[in-house]
Amino acid sequence: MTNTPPPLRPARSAGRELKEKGLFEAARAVFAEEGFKGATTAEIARRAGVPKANLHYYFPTKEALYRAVTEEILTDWLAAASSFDEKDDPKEAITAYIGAKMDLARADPLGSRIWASEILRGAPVIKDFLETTLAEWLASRETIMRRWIAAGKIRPLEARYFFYMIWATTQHYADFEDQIRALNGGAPLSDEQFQKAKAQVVDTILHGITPR
Amino acid sequence: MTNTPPPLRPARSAGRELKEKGLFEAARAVFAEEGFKGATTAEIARRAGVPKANLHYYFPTKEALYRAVTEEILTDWLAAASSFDEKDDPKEAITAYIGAKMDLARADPLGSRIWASEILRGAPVIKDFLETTLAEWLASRETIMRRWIAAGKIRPLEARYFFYMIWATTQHYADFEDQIRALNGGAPLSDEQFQKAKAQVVDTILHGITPR
DNA sequence: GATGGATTTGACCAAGTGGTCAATTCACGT
DNA sequence: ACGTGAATTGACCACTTGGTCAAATCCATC
Repeated sequence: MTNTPPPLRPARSAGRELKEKGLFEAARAVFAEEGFKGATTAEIARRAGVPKANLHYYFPTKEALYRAVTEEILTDWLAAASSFDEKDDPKEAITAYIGAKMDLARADPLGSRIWASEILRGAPVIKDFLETTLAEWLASRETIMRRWIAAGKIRPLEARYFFYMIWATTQHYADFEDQIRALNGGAPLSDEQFQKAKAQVVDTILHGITPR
Repeated sequence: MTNTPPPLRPARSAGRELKEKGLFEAARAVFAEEGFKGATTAEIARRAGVPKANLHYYFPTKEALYRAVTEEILTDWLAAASSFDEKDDPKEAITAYIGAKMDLARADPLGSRIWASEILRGAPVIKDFLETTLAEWLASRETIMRRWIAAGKIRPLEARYFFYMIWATTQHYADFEDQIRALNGGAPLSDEQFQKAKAQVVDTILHGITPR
């Protein structure tokens, strides 16, 4: 119960999983703020409220911890992506997808930032995911989009660049949150502002690809 | 002329400015790849082909070097931003602006990545720029956009979120270049692909905000 | 070719870094 | 109460970090 110099969490008590979770969450925060190289195991341990040696009991290396964090992010990404497939109508599918991506950026900005930071440093850990799973996801949705284009439901376009626009715009609300805050008088977007932004993103993109 | 273990550049010869420039460019590359904290002065010096102690002769600290690099990026950003003001017609102004931002992302991806990395770590160095210069730029363009909306030239929207979409999308081509490459069969976008992407971004956004 | 400031650089340092380890404490079935 | 494996942790280590410094070298001017 004694508080060693500056531990931010109590996090002391029950089973292995709880402590592991504490380290995991602390790691997410530090990796998001500092990047893989900038993050230190000492800082992660400090935030989790455990001695550094204890961190290495649960995660043998910094990279193992980082890989665990990364894995979860890819899972979340795919979960959001699945919302694209729930409807056959382009308007509905795209609306649902953009909404899911915006909500993910709002609910888990750290995950988005870790992803961004990982890409910035050359994607050493997730390169394989990008080249296989993500590339396949994209290719198969390109097929769907081409069908919609052939059916005259959306304007002709290269589906890839369309998805880049969605990814960029939605993730921007997580990755550049600090910039957005600075441009919002120092305050983060309120829920109402965020909902408005979400609606406008959906609206602009839908109008952007709707024929006529 | 002897090559010490692994210096990548000759970079030896003339005046102070040339050497300073070499260090500056090496620093841009390393900061872009590793972020501020991840970058090491040793690596920067190595790439510039000078001993580390010499780096500290030209730039007293790592942070001074970083600030110099950062300053230039803000200047470039503002230069591209000025293309928004060259025309009074929204279609022309926005087309020019998106084009300039896309070209900047293509010509100087490092600058864009350093900016992104700076925001990700909380923008300690450019926060002031964001809160003053950038906020003013945005506010005054919001006024212009509102005028266009009132004149029925573009659909009603919150100008801020519109600009976020432009920034996010254009900078994505620099910041996520490695991801784009992975999704492009391992090869970076060719000039033709990039021109097509640029045209589509302009096209989609213009359609997205044009009335009717 | 002597002078003196600008420049270059190897050697060095204190502070951190990721990771190890042996000694301790804990939880719990007997 | 006791034994045993899981969990905890202070001390430690080899290595890297940003930065310093004094000795060397360069080079324009006289």
